[in-house]
Parts: sequence; C-alpha cells; structure tokens
Amino acid sequence: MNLSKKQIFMNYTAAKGLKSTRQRDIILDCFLSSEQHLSTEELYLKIKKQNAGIGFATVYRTLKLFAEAGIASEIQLGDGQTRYEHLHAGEHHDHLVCTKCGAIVEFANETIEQLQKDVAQQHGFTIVTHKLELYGTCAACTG
Amino acid sequence: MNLSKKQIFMNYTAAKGLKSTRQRDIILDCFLSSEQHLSTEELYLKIKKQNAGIGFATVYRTLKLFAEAGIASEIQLGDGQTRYEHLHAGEHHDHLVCTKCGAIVEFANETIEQLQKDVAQQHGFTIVTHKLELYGTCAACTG
DNA sequence: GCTTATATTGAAAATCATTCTCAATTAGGT
DNA sequence: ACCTAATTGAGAATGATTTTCAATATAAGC
Repeated sequence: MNLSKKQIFMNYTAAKGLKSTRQRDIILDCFLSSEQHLSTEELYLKIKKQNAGIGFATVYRTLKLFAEAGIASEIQLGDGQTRYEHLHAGEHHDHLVCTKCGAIVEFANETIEQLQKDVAQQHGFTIVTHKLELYGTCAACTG
Repeated sequence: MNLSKKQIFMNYTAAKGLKSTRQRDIILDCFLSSEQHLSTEELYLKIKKQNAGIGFATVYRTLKLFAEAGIASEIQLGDGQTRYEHLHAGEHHDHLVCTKCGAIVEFANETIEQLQKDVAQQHGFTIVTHKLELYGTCAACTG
C-alpha cells in the first residue's frame, strides 16, 4: 500500500517535471508511517527528530504537493491548523471530533453521501467535494 | 425580526453587566441589515464607509459578542476568513459553496441531521454542533 | 563524467487574519 | 457630578502559512 502511494507520487512528480529529492523522500516516508490527521507542525517536529536540517517551509511545500498528487488531503478541524490525512483512491470519509480530548474518529455513511448529492442537484450544483464534521464529546469524555 | 435580535442582544449584555455603546449599536445595525455570510473584514469595510472611526478590533470583538449572545454564528468556508451569519433560534442549516463564483446557498435537510445523530450514537459521541459544506459549482458556473 | 539549465532547499522576511495591550474615553449606578 | 468598571482605537503581538532569494542539488545533454 505504501509502495503504491510512493508510485503515485513519483508518477505525479515525473509528469510535472519535478525532481526527486532526499527531503521529499524523507517527508513522504514519515507521512506514510504516521497516524492520520497530523498537522503540518506535528509532522515537521517528527521529521526533525529523525533528520535535523529539514526546514519547515519544505514540509509545508511538500505536504501541499502530496495533496496535489492525490495521496493526501487537507482537513481543517477548527483548531486553526491544517492537517493532512492519507487519501485512498475512491474512498471518502468524514469526522467525529471530540471537543474535549481532541480525539478524531472517521466514519463513512453512504446514505448521507447520497442525500448530499440529492440536495446539490435540487439546487443545480455539481459537487466536487464536501466536508462533514460532527463536534461533541466522545464516550470517554461524556461521562 | 430585527427588533427581537436587538432585544436578545440587549438582554445578553444587560445580564452580563456589559455596557451599551454607540459602536455596538452601529455594528449591530450594520450586521442586521447585511446579507448573510459577511466576513469580519467585509463588515468592517462596510461600517467604515458609513462611520469612520470604528476600529477593526472593535468589529472583531463585537462580532464575537454577537456569537456569544446567540444572534450570530461563526462559519469557516475554507477561504481563510471567519464569516458570521444571522442565527435564528432553533434553526440550523448547512451550505452549498460555489468554488468558482463564491456563491453560498443555504439548505436544511432533516434526514441528514437524523443520520448524523445515528452515526454519532454508534460511536458513543454526544454531538453538540456539526458542520456540513458541499463544494462544487453552481448552475450558472457549471455551464 | 562534466556542463548546464532548472528545480529545490533553508532561513529569514513577509503576509494574513486575528488577538492582545494599554492608555484614554465613556457608560451607568449612586 | 463622581466613581468604578467596561470599552475603545491604534498599534504591537501572535500564530500559521507563504514568499523571497541566494545557495545547492538534480536530471538531462553532450
């Protein structure tokens, strides 16, 4: 799976005439081996531990590149930081966010997706993406 | 309708021991007479045209106060700016956003709301709020 | 393997939206 | 009118992200 993500990214950079660099390899490995929903800064700090000397500007740039290449997608969960999650082709999911402990749970619901399409059609919109986030407290924090 | 929003706000400030000021009156009037979804900066510029000498810090502060008072709510539509919309008690709606012309259409769908609650319950979450945005192109821009 | 053109990098400066600081002003109760 | 606390405006400060730019590294051509 990681192999194919790397493939996709290499194909993308090749097609765009971009170069393959040590930094991008390191950042990609680190991203792929990370849990979901890391913010740019969190990933930057993680990378820095293993490989000093990679600037945060490069991490910002590279994550944007991952998103362009289609192997990552940006999410904003209301804490003012952009996070990136792994993107599996054709898949889509939404988020439950615990406002107390910050836990993030993913879910997918085909019926909701379909209703969204219906709503969009009623208003003449052609939907490209959507964002659905449910904010509240998780089981542990609700106690 | 505007009268009752003013009432709600006056009740809120009174209960909190806050004072009623010229600036807050102007900002409230301007907000109430504005279209939905204005960003803080847009509202600030609109106010400035009519009443020079109101600082942007005051507009920021006052809009936050409107949100606290329950007559406005903050929304983030992915353009990096916080927008405020009129909040009608008990009502909730979501947004269709045209990524070409920036048009924003509101919609409400009871079935989706119910499904969200179901999903949350399945994961043990107690939902407080949610955010649903559909991004795509509106009828005019799709052509 | 060396040259060359171009993409990339790191560091610092710049930007953008928003918040904070603080001295000066103002509202509201007494 | 007087006092106390809330409010204001301006600018500084903040935090996340982007840009700039000179130095460096990569891929392609010879």
